[in-house]
Amino acid sequence: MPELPEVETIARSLRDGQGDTPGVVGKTITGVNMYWEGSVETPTASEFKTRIIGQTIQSVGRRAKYFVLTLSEDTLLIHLRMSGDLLVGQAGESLADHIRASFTLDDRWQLAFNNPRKFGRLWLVADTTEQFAKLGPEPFDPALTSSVFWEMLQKRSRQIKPLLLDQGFIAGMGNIYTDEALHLTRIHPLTRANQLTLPQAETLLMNIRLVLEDGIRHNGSSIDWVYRGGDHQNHFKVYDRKGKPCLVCGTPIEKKVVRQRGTHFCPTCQPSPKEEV
DNA sequence: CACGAGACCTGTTCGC
DNA sequence: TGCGAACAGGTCTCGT
Repeated sequence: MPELPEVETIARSLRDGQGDTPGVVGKTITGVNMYWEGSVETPTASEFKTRIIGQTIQSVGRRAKYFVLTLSEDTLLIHLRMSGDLLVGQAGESLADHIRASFTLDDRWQLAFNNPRKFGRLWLVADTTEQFAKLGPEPFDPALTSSVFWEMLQKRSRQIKPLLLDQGFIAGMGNIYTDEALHLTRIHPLTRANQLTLPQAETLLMNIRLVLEDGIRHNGSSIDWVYRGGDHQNHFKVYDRKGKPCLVCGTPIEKKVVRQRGTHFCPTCQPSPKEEV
């Protein structure tokens, strides 16, 4: 579930509240239930609990696919990885089937970390420099102009799809939005980054922003049991459309594995680069 | 530096 | 219907 648009959507709902559920900003963490201690990356689970209790949530933000909760003393970072979700409800309520940790807020509400596959992690740190050191630019950073982006691509010989998934190259892209952006731009996923032309780089950056904005506008994509709320899954043009006609040219969409990830593309709109096949 | 494979985990869906 | 295999939105580490 969680690529940039889903993380952004959840971050906004945590900030602004949703229906009868209030936002979490301004609330104080009055208790912690840790159901799976492996959730905590740093510090130790017991230190995490001791240190976080009593801190007030001052803001909720996002960097790459991390939630950034600024607390009175520390910063709480949350990464959902493949199957996580964050839910707010009344304290004591059972919000989902795989809650690994929950935070009581003002003795009355709770913020729950649901994480079926246990890949997601929590960090409580005084300073986020270490965690964020290797991240590439945010896709919406105005400093990321098309010429900067093209120069970044020119320096890399990797295949474009795995490169876009690399959070150190650009932050926030995941499997769905990468396939969508490449399809829109008519670039084959195995094309070498440094083979792209300047116009292609410009269009690719524009389309990366477009697919992410569309995802956010639809409140993210809901697939399987993990995340409900968004409906961007109804707007996919290639992802999860294997065998179905390309919406541009009608050719059946193909799916192949690239670096262990299911990769969808239109063989007509996105012709193979020369050396590959 | 680039790449493939394997790990980390659990739940759902697919194929026979 | 049943059962194992394959697959899933992410990222890290190791060996080549």
